[in-house]
Amino acid sequence: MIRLLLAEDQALLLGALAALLDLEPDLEVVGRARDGEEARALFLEHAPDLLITDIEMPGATGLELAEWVRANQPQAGVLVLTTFARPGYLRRALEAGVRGYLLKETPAERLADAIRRIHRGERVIDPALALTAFDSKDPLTDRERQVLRLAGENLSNAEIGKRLHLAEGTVRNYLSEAIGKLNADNRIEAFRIARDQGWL
Amino acid sequence: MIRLLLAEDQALLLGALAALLDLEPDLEVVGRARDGEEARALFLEHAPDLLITDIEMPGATGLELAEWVRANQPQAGVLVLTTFARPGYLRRALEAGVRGYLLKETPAERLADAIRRIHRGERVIDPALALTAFDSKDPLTDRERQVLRLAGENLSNAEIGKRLHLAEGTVRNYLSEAIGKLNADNRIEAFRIARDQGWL
DNA sequence: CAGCGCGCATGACATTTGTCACGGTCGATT
DNA sequence: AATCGACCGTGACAAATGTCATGCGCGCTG
Repeated sequence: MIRLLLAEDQALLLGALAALLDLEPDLEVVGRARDGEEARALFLEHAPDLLITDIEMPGATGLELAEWVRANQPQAGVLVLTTFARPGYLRRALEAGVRGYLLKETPAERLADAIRRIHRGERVIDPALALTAFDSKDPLTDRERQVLRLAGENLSNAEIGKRLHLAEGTVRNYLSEAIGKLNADNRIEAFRIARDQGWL
Repeated sequence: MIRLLLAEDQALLLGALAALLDLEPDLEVVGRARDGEEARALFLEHAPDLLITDIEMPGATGLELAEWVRANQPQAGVLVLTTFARPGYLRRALEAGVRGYLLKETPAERLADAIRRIHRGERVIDPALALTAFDSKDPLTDRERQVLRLAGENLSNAEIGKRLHLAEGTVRNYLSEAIGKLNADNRIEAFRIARDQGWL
């Protein structure tokens, strides 16, 4: 019997997945978490064989959870299940030692199979993503990242400068460099590119 | 026996929902569609009692499907199931005569119950949304909407003007009006507000 | 039918954003 | 110690974006 803990903030999917997996005779869902905090608590309580987690959740992200599991309970496995095909996410996940990384695009039928393969010691990476993991590296400096994040929240140069204690011209400069490095046309596009790569 | 057709583009959720609902003795999933086109075809083939559909899908949106069902098979019901609490969506859905509107935040346990209530003739609207449906009306004119949509795709004023055969100054003007009406600080924020209201 | 409100369209002007050339510091290399 | 490269910080200038006053046409209403 493989004992599973599910972490997913969309309640409907969480419940439906639990129902789906509980149908399998060799799988047992021992806990359901709606956010990162709850996942940690339930993990300690139930010591499952495998944590199946979304990435973007309140409390702690799936990636943070994966790092935490690796540090605290390295014998347990982690399977990441996410909507986003962001190369940076996959890279971080692999560095955190996850055993599986699947997109929510995956047909439900394959999930139970992936779980069993992971339990046998295999690694399961979504084939669409396996290739893209290491093809591009984050070219941004810390300042550029900071400024870009704030620009993504719709702040003006003046506001960003105030928050970071920089002159407005300096902010413009970082933004301009980021725009150039990312081949974007403006701050918003640059922000989207960086976010979609998982660089923020 | 209540016969259901599911339409949802995220394969994992589609499969998991089907599993969940098929567990119920009085419910039967007679078809699963991954996009709007497929949903129409399967609807005609199986003539289900109820269509359960996502809104944002390729092919045709759930709202378009709802309008189509109302025009072609008015005896069947439609239950909309979506991530987004956008008032404009709910309004359009109600105008299209849907019998149910739930968020994916809803606990899975309530879904079967909602289906049965709809089958009995009741309407089921997510309580969090029921209030907000009619509180704000779209203040945008057609031109403002068009310009805002293109601005949301990161086009410059000059590019937008070219596409719509307008002078650049005119484009700037519509954008400025939209920004004012929506209390935004710039085009991007205005775009987000309008989109989140379901006005685009 | 005169007047009013509304949407459409434009250009002049103000503000914000983006580019570029330039200096400074610090750690690694020669 | 001198040189190099990277990142940090700035202001002058150019380009894109946002605001405003204005004019036109159309439908509605007193």
